[in-house]
Amino acid sequence: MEPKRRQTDARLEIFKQACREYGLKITPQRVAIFQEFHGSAEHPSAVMIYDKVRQDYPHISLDTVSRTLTTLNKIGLAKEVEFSGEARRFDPNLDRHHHFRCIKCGHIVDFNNEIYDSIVIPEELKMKYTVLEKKVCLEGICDRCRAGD
Amino acid sequence: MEPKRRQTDARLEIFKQACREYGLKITPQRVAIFQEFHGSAEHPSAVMIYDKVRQDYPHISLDTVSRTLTTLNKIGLAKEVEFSGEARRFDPNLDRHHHFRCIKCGHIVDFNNEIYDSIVIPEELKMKYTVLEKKVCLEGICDRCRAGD
DNA sequence: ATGTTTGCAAATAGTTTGCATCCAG
DNA sequence: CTGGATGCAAACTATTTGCAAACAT
Repeated sequence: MEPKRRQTDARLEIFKQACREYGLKITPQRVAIFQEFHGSAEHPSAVMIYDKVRQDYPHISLDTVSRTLTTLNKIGLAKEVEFSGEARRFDPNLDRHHHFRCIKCGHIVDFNNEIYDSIVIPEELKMKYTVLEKKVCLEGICDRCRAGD
Repeated sequence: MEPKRRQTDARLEIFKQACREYGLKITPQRVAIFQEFHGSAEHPSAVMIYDKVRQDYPHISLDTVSRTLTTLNKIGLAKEVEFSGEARRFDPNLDRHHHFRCIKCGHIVDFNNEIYDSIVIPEELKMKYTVLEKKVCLEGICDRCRAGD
């Protein structure tokens, strides 16, 4: 019995199937990147994946990793971490509020919501971490970008 | 009656008071940056502020803006937008989940919570925006960083 | 007077683009 | 075979650091 490998293979099969659907070629680099990415418990950046994959594929380039992660994001097998990859931005609003971010134009809208304000931090998290900030993050398409389509 | 200016001045006074408390000098550049920043409805990056302040202070440098925003963040008059300023990162976990991020080491932890899963998007937001993703974002200090102090 | 802050320049880091070569289908 | 993918180099963007000069206190 090899449950771990079996599961990995199942995921890999999903990836390969997705490639076929989207007309993407199944290259050794893509397979290696996907395996490394999918097995990661962190939320890796291109460089993190690059450093690991390079151990097996010394000739792989960082752009290939970068492009592949972008591709995985496009075909729905990866989700870009909210706000990462953008320039540092600062919020002058110090009151409790929440964020909606447009994935097209990057615009961030503050909004208030009493129900969101009152959500409680789970006990098991409180034990392990010091939580300094809580906020609901919504993402989608803003009115202006929706109109511009 | 000048309600708008009066309010601006009140905020400026808070800033000046904070500078005195923290032993920071009140320079024309800092005042200009603070005014521009505080009046901004966006969530500006250093470059955005730079471009505006430069209209009045052509000699100001981008680093000064960058450093001042970092300073404002430190003394609690600005809040860095979660995850911004970091390299693009990707999440292999496609299931619904939420994020805790350590502000010291940048580590992102996934966690599940049924109550968080069931939060509802307010009607007025649904009307205006197409919401594709919702997630609770917590920030603080993780167990490892807390132990390392 | 003096110690912080500023502005410039250089260094660093991450991402993107163009292009010739390579290879999966 | 052929079009998409790769790897390299260069361009770009954002940020950080060192340092001499400037200036707030």
